[in-house]
Amino acid sequence: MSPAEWEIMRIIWTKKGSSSKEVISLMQLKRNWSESTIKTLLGRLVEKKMLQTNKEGRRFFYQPTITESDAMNKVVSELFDHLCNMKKGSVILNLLSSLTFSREDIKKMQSLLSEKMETAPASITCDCLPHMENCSMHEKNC
Amino acid sequence: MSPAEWEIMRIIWTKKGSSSKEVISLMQLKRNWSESTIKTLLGRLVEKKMLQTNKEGRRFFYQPTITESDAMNKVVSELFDHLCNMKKGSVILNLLSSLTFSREDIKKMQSLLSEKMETAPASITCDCLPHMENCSMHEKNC
DNA sequence: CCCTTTCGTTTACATCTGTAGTCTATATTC
DNA sequence: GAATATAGACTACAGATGTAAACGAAAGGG
Repeated sequence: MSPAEWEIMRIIWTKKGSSSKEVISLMQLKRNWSESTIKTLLGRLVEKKMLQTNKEGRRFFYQPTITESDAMNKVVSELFDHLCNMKKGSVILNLLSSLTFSREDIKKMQSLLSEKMETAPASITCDCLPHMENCSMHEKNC
Repeated sequence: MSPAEWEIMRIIWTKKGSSSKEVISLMQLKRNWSESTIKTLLGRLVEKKMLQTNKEGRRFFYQPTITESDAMNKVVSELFDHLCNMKKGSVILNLLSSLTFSREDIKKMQSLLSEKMETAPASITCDCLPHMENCSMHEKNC
């Protein structure tokens, strides 16, 4: 899903399904996109099976085929999969410090962290280079 | 930076600069890319000013113009900027539970969280729809 | 000093993405 | 029923990306 498509999905997720008309008017409050553009994006999302349609007369009612949470977890995990292992901790630190969370979410994070602490290693190794059997380097870079 | 380019950068970051030869051989241990492909990617990274070159004779020694940590923080923050506010907490929960962190990182997260807890709100509102003044909906979806 | 290897540059091309105009068939209105 | 408004489909096109071959100039070998 491309960034523009993601914007469209957010509307449909939040409204739990919508007609193209609705998506168009909501989207146009936010972005200067033409009707056409939004229709194209809706069409592509259907092709990609991110949306399914229910025909009502000649119009479509668009519904997501995946929940917003699942989609968010997916993109975020995929991004993290390609980042240096050793530095993921500090990246999350950075995120934590720049965002605002509800007390409930913080509590959950805290208990998860105490749990993780019990089995946490002293350090994490970098996985940026392909692993080589006869590696002459040590520590971080192998 | 595209995903393929990111792969190249990881190598150069980790080795703190390299010749194209080195990038090519390391990369080929991991991906089935032709020499040409890797050269193209290096060229594009230079165009995009992600890499700078030092000429040594007629070859180049490629060096990053941004640190890996800075780049990671940037992409991750940009991704989060376009995700539903209300659900960022659970996304991070999901990340925390699927990754392994060093005890040191966990400690830092814990102290950051206790600090944040003091001013944390009871709930976070969704920002998926453009904000409308005369909003007839309430709670999560407005 | 020629030959070959090597490295960077140029060119190539399909697919995806952002952006949008046009067309067609169907609804809706008078 | 004819005129008009619509919704979705089709077409378009430039720029980014993945992928790679071909080319040219310089370096190293003999």
